[in-house]
Amino acid sequence: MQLELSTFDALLRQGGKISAGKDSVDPLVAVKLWENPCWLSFRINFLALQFNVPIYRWTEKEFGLPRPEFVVLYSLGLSDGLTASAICSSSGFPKNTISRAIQKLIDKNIIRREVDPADLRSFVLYITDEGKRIVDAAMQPMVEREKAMLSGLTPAETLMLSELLAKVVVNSPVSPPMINTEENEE
Amino acid sequence: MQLELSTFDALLRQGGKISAGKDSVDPLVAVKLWENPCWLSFRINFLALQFNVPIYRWTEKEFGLPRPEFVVLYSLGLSDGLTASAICSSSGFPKNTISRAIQKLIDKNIIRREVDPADLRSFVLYITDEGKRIVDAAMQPMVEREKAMLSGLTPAETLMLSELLAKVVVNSPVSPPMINTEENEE
DNA sequence: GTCGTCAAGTTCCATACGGAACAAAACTGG
DNA sequence: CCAGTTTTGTTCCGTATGGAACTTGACGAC
Repeated sequence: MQLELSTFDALLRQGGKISAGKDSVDPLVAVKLWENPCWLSFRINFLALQFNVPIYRWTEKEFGLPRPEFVVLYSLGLSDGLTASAICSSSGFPKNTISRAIQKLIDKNIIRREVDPADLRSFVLYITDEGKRIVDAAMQPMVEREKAMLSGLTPAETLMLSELLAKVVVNSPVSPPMINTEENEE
Repeated sequence: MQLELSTFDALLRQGGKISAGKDSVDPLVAVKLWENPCWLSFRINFLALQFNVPIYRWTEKEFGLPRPEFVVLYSLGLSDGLTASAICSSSGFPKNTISRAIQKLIDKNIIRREVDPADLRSFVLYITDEGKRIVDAAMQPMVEREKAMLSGLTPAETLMLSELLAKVVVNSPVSPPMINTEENEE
């Protein structure tokens, strides 16, 4: 591995190592945390799974809504009157997956759609009362799951984390600037 | 939505709002960032996709390795001589998915496996020279993708983020403490 | 106008995914 | 030692997934 490892990169990877009692951490998790050039992606992915797996298993069992359907519903709960494509671009799901989810939700009477008079191709989606009920019921457990995950941080640290993550989201080059090492084929 | 919104919770959600020029942010992304009770999961999931989608599309095209296979390979690159179950628990993939990935990698001669003489059920996995070559080739683009995502942060902020995320990973209740609201059924 | 391009959604289809059942080996404890 | 339980990994199988092709409407140019 002929990567040049600056001392700062090494420092970055080690972030948080000292404060953690080395016990109680799965050994491979420890390696992926602290001896991993891609420290960011591991941490992010690990936490994403930590949240998603229990939550979407629960929404499925509790409301019969698998992940894509719940994502659509949740989006409308935050901002009613969206289009399918808006949900796609903010959630990262491909449009056919979102399209199917929308149809299922309509069948279940959880959302409803109207043609956009300004653009006959697209539909505007609205949450129904039933949909609102579900979002409300789901919100509390989800928030509590987040709180549990953050239970190791002080309020000040939590705030700092919130700010830093938001900054990365806003600043992160949208529309994947794709890795172009060799794109001259086909 | 009868959630009690303490001023601190509200503050948390707003994290990073001021510093971002409101322009250049997709409107629904802005809502999900700053008017979202589940601010953590959105940010984490968004960033995970931001990393994963381009990277795994690339590993697939460049090396013919889809995500689960690459995860196995990468894990062995960090720490040779693992078992399948260790990879499962650190990556979050179910064991059948990992099992399949391992078999494909063996067929491709990218990893190799030996029975553990101490436990005849399990196999110890080793990366081959070909596997090392692939990991080395993949590392640089991955690291650069991370750097690009972090380009909006100062070095001090990056270090802070690294520390905070590690702390959450270490502290986050492992083995999903599942949401038990109503578990008395069946 | 109308032709070519682009954007929104849908449909098709091969494949990957993950839950559940399974086989085999290892602990556990009387 | 032998039932019972746990752990490791594999197999089965229905379903979800996402790439690609397609349809329909909007937009732009000339």
